[in-house]
Amino acid sequence: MFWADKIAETSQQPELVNDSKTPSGRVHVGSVRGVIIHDVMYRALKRAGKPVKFTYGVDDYDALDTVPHYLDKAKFEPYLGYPLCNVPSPDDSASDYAKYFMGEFLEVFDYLGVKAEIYYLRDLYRSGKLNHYIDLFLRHAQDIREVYLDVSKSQRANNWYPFQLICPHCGKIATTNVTDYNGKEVYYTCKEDATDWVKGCGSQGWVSPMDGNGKLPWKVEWVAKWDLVGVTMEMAGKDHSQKGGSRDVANAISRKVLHKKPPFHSPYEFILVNGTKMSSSKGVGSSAKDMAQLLPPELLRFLMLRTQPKTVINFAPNYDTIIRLFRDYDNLLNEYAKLKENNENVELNKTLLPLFYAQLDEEIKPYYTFDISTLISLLQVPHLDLKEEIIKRAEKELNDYDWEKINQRIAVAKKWLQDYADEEEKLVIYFDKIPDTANNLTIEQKHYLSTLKDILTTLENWEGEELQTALFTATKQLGVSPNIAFPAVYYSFLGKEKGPKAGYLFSYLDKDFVLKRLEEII
RNA sequence: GGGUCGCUAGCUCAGCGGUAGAGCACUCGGCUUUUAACUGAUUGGUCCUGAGUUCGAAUCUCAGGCGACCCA
Repeated sequence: MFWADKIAETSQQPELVNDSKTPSGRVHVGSVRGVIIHDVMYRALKRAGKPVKFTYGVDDYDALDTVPHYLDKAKFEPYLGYPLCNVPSPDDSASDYAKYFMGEFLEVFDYLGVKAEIYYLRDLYRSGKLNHYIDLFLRHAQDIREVYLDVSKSQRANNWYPFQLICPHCGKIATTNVTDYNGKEVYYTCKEDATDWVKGCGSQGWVSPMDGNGKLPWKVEWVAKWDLVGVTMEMAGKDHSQKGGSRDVANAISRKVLHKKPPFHSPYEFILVNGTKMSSSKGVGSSAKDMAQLLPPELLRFLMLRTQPKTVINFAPNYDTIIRLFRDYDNLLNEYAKLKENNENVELNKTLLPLFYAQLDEEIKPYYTFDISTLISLLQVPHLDLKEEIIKRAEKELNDYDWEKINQRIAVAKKWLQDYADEEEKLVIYFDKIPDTANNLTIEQKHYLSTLKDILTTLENWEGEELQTALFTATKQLGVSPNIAFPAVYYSFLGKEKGPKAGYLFSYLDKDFVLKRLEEII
């Protein structure tokens, strides 16, 4: 059974699936994994006929703790330590920093067909909805200190209170310390040496913690959020799921202070690029937006789904990985199409379920899966009529939907070639110099090229079919195996062992150039 | 130093208590021009190691190894 359906099967109550994200900068594709995992749980529960809701919280009361390298350091450095929703937006497309980056991410939600109910922590705080919890947790500060000590072995001072006030003087939330609570107000100090990345202003005094004046530390906030929103299921990345980690702490607080069972939880793994974790703060790797611009939505969903949550996904947008992703998808889609021919209601088995959940809606609509690697090849052949070539290669009549999907793939192939392909992965015709690889040709191969040149010189029409015939005529004349002859051609013009149909390749090139190159090599 | 997860065919992964699987790659064959296309078939595994539980372990337990990541 598919993992999400297994979870859905055990559900005994109306469920509320929740996930959240701190919009501290450009969101990397790894975060999409969490989104899709929660979305699929939601859909699995719905499919199983169980009552379920899906919410997504934006933790925009968290502090800006670093300026991402792609932003103007001078402009944003003064805002270090501010709640993200109080930091200005990088441009005027959004009202603030948090909305700007979350907006980018929400576009990806939309693109991927994720329909979660979005809420912002700033609204929960400012509207007073969390006041009750703020009071409760401040009054139970001792319990929370104990949990920190028991669960995560971290010692808090006796006058430490679980609250981060927005400093009424300097506006920073990362620098304040709360050391007392009288039931209405907290006593805060905005400490100069609070962190090593930003300094507080030194002010202190009694201030109300309510109505958005500050926030709960996020492990505590998590608990408040669960209870307020009514969360029953929330997964977390492996980083938060360690023993003694933030999730453990939050679970313990929920039990100890609220006397409530924490939501269902299971950790999920990261997405690694070339073996390293992508970090949104460092800005390495590919952002969710970049990936959404490269891959069609169902393929991006499929990338997250064909691997189980607890297995690391190694994804780098290189040739092999992209090709494999499409190929795996195509195999499943074609398997489904075959089954559907015999039976309109295909039973979705475990292999087909990742395909099902990869769709944006509840229907799998088969189409002609034109091979992406062929498209990448064809796009690199100069002067080629792509459409005509596709029609020639497709073994069936292509309908509008097929073409829609093929065009989508052409866009992927173009984008990939332009933005991601290494030089080695591209077809490069060596116009100006002879490829180094041509130096290693054997006598037999040179002999072949020589014969080929003679034949080509006398050729009347410089045209694909005829050139292809000429290439083979030469092999036959000499009794050379095509396995030896063709690489000689490719090495001489492309610097590679393989290439597009040699006859057609020649037909796109100038006759004199081809003859001259052959002459040079012999 | 502590912890979490993973380790199954060359590669990417599925199987998670009952005789080892898929896709791709490889090899061979077909499409009588076989060259980034298509297609058929065959190969291919001490399931990281060791011990334990069990009638039976890739699957459960423990220890070790390696890798990724997290916390100090």
